Amino acid sequence: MMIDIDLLLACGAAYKKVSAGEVIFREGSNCLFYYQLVSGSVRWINVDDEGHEFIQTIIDEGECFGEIPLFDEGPYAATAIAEEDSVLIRLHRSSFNQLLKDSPDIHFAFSHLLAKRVRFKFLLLKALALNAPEARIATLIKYLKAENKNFCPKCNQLKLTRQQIADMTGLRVETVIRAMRNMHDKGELVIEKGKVYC
Amino acid sequence: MMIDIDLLLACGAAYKKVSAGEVIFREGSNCLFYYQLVSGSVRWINVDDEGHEFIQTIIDEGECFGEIPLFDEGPYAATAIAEEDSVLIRLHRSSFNQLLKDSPDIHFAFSHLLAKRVRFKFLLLKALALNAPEARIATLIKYLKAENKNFCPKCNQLKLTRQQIADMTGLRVETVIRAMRNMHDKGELVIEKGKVYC
DNA sequence: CCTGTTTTATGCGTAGAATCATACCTGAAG
DNA sequence: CTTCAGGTATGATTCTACGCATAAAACAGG
Repeated sequence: MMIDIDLLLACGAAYKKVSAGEVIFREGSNCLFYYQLVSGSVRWINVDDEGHEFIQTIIDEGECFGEIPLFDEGPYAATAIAEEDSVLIRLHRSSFNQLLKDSPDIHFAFSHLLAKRVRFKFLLLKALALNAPEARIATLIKYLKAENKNFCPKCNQLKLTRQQIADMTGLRVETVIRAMRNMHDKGELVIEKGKVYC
Repeated sequence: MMIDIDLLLACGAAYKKVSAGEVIFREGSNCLFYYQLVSGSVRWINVDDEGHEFIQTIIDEGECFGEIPLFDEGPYAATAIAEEDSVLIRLHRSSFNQLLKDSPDIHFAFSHLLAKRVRFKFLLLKALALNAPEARIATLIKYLKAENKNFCPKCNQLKLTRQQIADMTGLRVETVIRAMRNMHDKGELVIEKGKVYC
């Protein structure tokens, strides 16, 4: 989901560059902007007291993010951090709201997006609550592949480290590494020189 | 979130009675109606091969449910089962769509609702991925209390069995019972004759 | 008040994920 | 080619939630 950049600029949006590791917004803080990722990548995480991360999602080029508070008036539910040097475009929330009011089509596109977000969370919650490590990982990979997210369709390669997969499934790196080796041995995916193909 | 019943009826909605245990719609099936719960309660679940349930949410009187596919055109992400004898009101999806188009206010109310759904899922996923049993349960209870969901504000009593809490947090009954006894001993909640007050 | 059913309670052995330690690839930079 | 860092691999040990068994409350119905 992405709004046309020219339209955004016409509404008063501005580009913003962020460097790898920079925090774009923090869990619990107020939402001031609508954000869209022009280039780079952003990870959207929760952190606990021991420093363990849960990655809600990793945002690729051309996706918007942090849109929930724009619709329900709450604070951010997670922290957005640039994974690599990235370029964002951002629009003040009041302008975004006006845009929604003026354009029912855009509003419907966002309802669609929100519904998809809920759907993905349903899927992952089900997997975390009911499934053992291998099945959790399989669920995540299947979803990412279907959505072409964090995935290269040309070379069929998953663009995530074991650590990132662990942080998206509530597991530890070692567990993910072992589980995925198993899946490789069972022919459920291919690991070659550490890279994952599926 | 609930649409005015007179308005729904004017759009062609109809009442429907269901008995306890009856399936209203099933995971994976197509969405034909918008549903609203008039009386009773409905649980919205995923089931795995071994028969273990994950309860995505328990719907109380006056809430709508199963709205995701109406917005993203996908199949149902979970199965809805009547917990007790209940009365629903349902509206054909085409009429619902028309209603959204005709009434931007209602459309905005649903965007708000969808955003809240995503927010709750964020919260729970974070808890399932990062937290031990007690903290998971605490997160769930805190949320339910704040939303007055499955909770009696008059007597401060949680209206869920340990089994239901287990099925909402990806734990086993015994684990939940033990964890909640602990929380009681630590003064984090009160258990009296098996009932939970917080 | 008795009876049966549902829910809560508690003990105990076990499976398996977390944790810690260590070593090995792999690709990028000099 | 060598060095180095980030990622992957693997063994050993700990820890705790699970799974099963059994019992005791709590409650509804007759």
